[in-house]
Amino acid sequence: MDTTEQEWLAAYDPRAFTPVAVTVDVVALTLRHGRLHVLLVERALPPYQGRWALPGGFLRAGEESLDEAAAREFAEETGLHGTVEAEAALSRIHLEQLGSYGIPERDPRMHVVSVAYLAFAPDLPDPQAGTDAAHAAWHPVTALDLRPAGRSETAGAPADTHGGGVDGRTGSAEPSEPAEPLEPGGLTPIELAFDHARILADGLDRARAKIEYSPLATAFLHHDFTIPELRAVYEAVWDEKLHPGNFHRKVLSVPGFVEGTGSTTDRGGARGGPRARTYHAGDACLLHPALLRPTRSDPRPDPATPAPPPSARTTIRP
Amino acid sequence: MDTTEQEWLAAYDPRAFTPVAVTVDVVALTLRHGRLHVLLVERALPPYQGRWALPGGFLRAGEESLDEAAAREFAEETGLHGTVEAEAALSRIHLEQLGSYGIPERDPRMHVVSVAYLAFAPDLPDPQAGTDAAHAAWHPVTALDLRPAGRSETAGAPADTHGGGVDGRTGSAEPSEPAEPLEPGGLTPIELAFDHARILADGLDRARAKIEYSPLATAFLHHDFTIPELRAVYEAVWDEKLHPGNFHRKVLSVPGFVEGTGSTTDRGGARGGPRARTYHAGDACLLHPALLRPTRSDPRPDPATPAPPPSARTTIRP
DNA sequence: TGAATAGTGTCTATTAGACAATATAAT
DNA sequence: ATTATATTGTCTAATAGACACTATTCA
Repeated sequence: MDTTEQEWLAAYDPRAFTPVAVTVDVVALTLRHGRLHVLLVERALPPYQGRWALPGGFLRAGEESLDEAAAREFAEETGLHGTVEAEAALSRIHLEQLGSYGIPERDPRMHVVSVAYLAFAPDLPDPQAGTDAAHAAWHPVTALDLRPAGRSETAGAPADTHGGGVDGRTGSAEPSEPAEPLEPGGLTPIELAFDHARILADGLDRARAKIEYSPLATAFLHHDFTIPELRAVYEAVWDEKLHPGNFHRKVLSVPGFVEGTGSTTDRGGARGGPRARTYHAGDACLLHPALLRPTRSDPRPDPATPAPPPSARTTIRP
Repeated sequence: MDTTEQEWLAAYDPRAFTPVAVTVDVVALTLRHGRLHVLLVERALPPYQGRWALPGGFLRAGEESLDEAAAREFAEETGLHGTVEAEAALSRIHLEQLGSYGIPERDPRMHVVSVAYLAFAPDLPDPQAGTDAAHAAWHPVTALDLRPAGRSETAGAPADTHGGGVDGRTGSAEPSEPAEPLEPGGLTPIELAFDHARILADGLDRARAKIEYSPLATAFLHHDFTIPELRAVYEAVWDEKLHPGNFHRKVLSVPGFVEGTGSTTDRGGARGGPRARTYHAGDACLLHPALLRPTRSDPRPDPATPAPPPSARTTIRP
């Protein structure tokens, strides 16, 4: 039948088909001054020229895997490659696959399937001017417009963060109408290129869920850290104030999460307080028991997303 | 910069590049006679001719999204398309994206990036002979060899089921050496084509984690079901015996998980016992609190996977 | 000195899980 | 009758979270 014939043809003359491009995009998150930031690049060429976008690029066919492409893009856009210190910094980055996005209209040029990755990085130096990373910069996620450009069945499913359909068929590649200010300060949020707002939103959801069950919050910190620093990571990613005492005891009670170094910080807190003991990441790869997010009994209504969809399931429906 | 130039070229003459193909593969799970089964197709053509593989096929560039391609492949291979009853059955299938696999060597023909999907289906009729699904069949997962063909940094990471790198760079596309029998009965496990053993293993891990936090176990059952039937789903997916009494009370205590219908089954259990009340899925899309797997304090050592990797993190390492 | 913070102790409501008991239906 | 099973009840250990307290350091 014709599916089989297509397979056969694809095997021996792939160029006979309508081509598909594969790109890799990276949602790279870090903490700066206690706030969550994401790495963005300013597009030098159309489409979406001048708009901010997730760092990414085309997969080098036949030469690299998806994981390798993502690591390469991250290193290029942060300028972290070449030097020994850069490699050392890179070695602490956590990089995992987030999901693939493949609606035909997501890139006006052609059908582009993008494999998105999620990176957790400690506070890195600003991308250097004069390098290929000159057009890259860290942005606070609160300054970005995370509303997807088009309505979609899977959009705005903040609850289903344990995996789920992310392809988003019904989304539109058209830029949304000018957004009203969302920031408390009244600043107009930055609109991202392509469907990158959606990808970023999915990445943030994944990050929020991930630090519940995995020790990856430590990937936002340097090798040695204090419990209050770790708490700051959780507070920034979850956007929740946590109880210092309970958090402290809870972290220490999870086997393999952190390991004491036996020493303390040189100074106390900026506004007073005793010196904190330092720790480094333990050998656990899963937290048991997990650090569950506080149950937000007050699901503060977001005027931008009128109502959360009743079901985030990706069930096939007519 | 040559990356930028490549982008420009790709925009206007994608065929100038080494091509990449995009396929969609589906890990379709169902419960038959209390055991977990997966849908496989026998390959009619090389490579891996005659071997069993996950159902899948090439993305129709410019015509469909990844989600749509996965739904199409699933419908084609189960023979569930066309008729009204088939569409009704399809409407109850849960389909979500699992991950993308893209090492250059995973298909001997060319660089093929495969986007894998995970499907939960109620007990479906056998694929019909005489249709395009004639070469498809449900197989018990216990009859399959799940050991990845090659060692890989992310392979055998059973713990990290909340997302993570799945691309598997260091894997090999070579078929592994003949497997020793793993089945209790001494049957030789079936080896799958390509890296499908790895994809299937990842799908099983995802399924096991997913039913903890989502009500998707109900997607394995028909519209109305009993609590013991739901328990059978959990026992099959987790491969764990669960305490009937505690399970029953726990399920009913999770708001929105199940909703009583007010009636009971027509007959009692096959081996006696009262009639069970029937329920249908509630409107919750996330289980709060979750149904956590029993903490297996006895991590029975698997001779095939010598030692679980100390860390399942996908951290970039030199 | 005063304010802020690190770290510990204590109490309570909730939950997971072990175990028991009862009622119902198949054989 | 006997056995298996659905469903409910009870008890205990573990946990989350609220709150309080002490000690330490910065300004």
